[in-house]
Amino acid sequence: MKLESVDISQTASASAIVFEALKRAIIKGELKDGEPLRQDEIARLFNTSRIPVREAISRLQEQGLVKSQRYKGAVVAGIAPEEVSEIFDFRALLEGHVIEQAVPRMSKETLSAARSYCEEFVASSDPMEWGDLNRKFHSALYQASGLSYHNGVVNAALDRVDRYLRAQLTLTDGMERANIEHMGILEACEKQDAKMACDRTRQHILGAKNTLINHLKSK
Amino acid sequence: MKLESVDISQTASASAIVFEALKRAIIKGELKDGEPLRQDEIARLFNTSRIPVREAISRLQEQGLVKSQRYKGAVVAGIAPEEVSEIFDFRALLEGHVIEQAVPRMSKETLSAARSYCEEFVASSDPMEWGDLNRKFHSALYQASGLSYHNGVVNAALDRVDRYLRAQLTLTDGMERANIEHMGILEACEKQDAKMACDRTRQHILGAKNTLINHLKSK
DNA sequence: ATATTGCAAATTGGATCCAATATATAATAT
DNA sequence: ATATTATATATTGGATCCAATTTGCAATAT
Repeated sequence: MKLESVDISQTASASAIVFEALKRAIIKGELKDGEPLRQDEIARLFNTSRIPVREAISRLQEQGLVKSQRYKGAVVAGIAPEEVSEIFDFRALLEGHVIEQAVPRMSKETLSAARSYCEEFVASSDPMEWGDLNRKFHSALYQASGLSYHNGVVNAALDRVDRYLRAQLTLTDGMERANIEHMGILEACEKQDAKMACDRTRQHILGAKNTLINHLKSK
Repeated sequence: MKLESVDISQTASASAIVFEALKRAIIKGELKDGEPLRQDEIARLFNTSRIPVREAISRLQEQGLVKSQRYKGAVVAGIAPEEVSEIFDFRALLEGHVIEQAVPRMSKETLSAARSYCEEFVASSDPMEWGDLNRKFHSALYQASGLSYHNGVVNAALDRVDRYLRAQLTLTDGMERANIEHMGILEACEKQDAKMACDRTRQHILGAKNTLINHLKSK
């Protein structure tokens, strides 16, 4: 008799665990810009040696999320306002293109999933959750494009600015405006109007960029 | 008396050296798709221990240039024809945008530098050099945009397909066509016609994609 | 002959140790 | 008191060692 081959939970390597945890902490903004990442301290936190920690830091550096100097260690990478601005422009270009490709490939399930993220988004009162749901909403739509490389790059760009985006959502009318614009994008998708979805996505991103830049300048 | 603080040749870390060397070897195609990267072997080659090698491999993995499996090691990441196709589409979108932004910011020096790369390109008979000069030509023009994040992403995408691009250049009329199209792009830049530079760049990339895909399918 | 089992070698992941460098602190000179 | 030097501590980079896992190969059974 032959048994079905079961994937016994391939427990991830320590370095992968540390990497994911640090990445999440940086993206969410729990680790502040410029905050040093002490290998020893992190190793103790995860009950490992410094080796997996160093591999994790190497990978984070490659993603641009931390900056290291030889013998001085790694710190959470800050980001200049001009770079924030450039990354939002980049996102506008790319995400517009991706959603345009995605629209003709969206299933009913995709659209209803996006809609429910949208509803959770307005229902939620936890600012930390807004960022996640915002991202899930967009990501659900983008996935339909089938463009895995494009989506990978989109996610990498988002990782770099996610914490600022979250901050932007908490500004006065950030949530409200985001929700209106999400509905507009969703509507375009449901109408199968790819060009409109593209334009609205770009406006959504460029609008967020402007309020964010103004906010950064004002202090 | 106070001496000027001199930056004594900050010799790079071993892991950085190994990383750069492996990256170059993969990009140039010296390491073939699927070829395993043995930590021990590489460590001996560079007279180091396996630790820096592992950090280098971690970083390469993050860039998508190698794929690792726990306890099985890392291999040079192959790439499916569909992914090649997607990356060329991605490049067309992005590089078109970048050169469009770059055109109004191009100095005389930029243009003459690009022109000389172009001339070296036609003069060279070494297929390996073609790839380098091709890349230097485009890069020189893109740099003028000042869009460092965009350019970083462009380079990462190029790194993934560089070896296939080189192969494409060596095809029958690859060189000849590339040169004609380069001249066309350069002409558009010199005429300060940003839209034309954008369109020609996109056609250049999509044309290369088509010949490459046909070539991949034919065998 | 083919498939299965049981080692032995090879290879990777991680821990511990040492060397190189940076940072903080105390001692000294002006 | 301030600035400079010397010293101690902390931290990172890398080497070596051990454990976990895979892979290759021989022995065995059918």
